[in-house]
Amino acid sequence: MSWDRVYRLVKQIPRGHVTTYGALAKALREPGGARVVGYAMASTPGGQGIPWHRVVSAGGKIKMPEPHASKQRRLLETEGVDLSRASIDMDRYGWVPRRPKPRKSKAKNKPVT
DNA sequence: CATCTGACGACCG
DNA sequence: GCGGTCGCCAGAT
Repeated sequence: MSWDRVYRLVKQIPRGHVTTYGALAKALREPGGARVVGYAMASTPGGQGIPWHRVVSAGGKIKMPEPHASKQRRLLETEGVDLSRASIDMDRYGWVPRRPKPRKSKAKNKPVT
C-alpha cells in the first residue's frame, strides 16, 4: 500500500462529506493499515488538492494534534458538515470510498486455465 | 539491514 | 463514555 493510493482516494471525497482512515484502508484492502493512511495524511505535501480535512477517525471523531484538529473542524463546517455533535454523523456525512482498482501488483499474465 | 515512530482501530477496565 | 494497551503497515533514520 503506497500513500499515493491513499491520496488518490481522498481526492475523491465529495465536498460536504467525510470518510474515515479505516474506510480508506479497507477500500485499499488494508484493514490494518489505518495508521498508514493517517500517516499518509500527515505527510500530505499540501496544496496538492488533497482534502485531508475530510478524513476523520473511526466513529466520525477528530483525533489529531492541534492545531490541525481545530483547522479541520473549521474546514468541515465550511463544507456544511455539522460538528455540533460529539462526533460527525457518519450516517449522514459518511462517504464510502470506491475501490480505485485492486491491481494485483504486476500485470502478470495469468497462464491459460 | 534492523529499529523506532506515527493525523489509527479495536478491545479491556 | 473515556483512557490505556496491543496490533497493524509503511516510512525514515
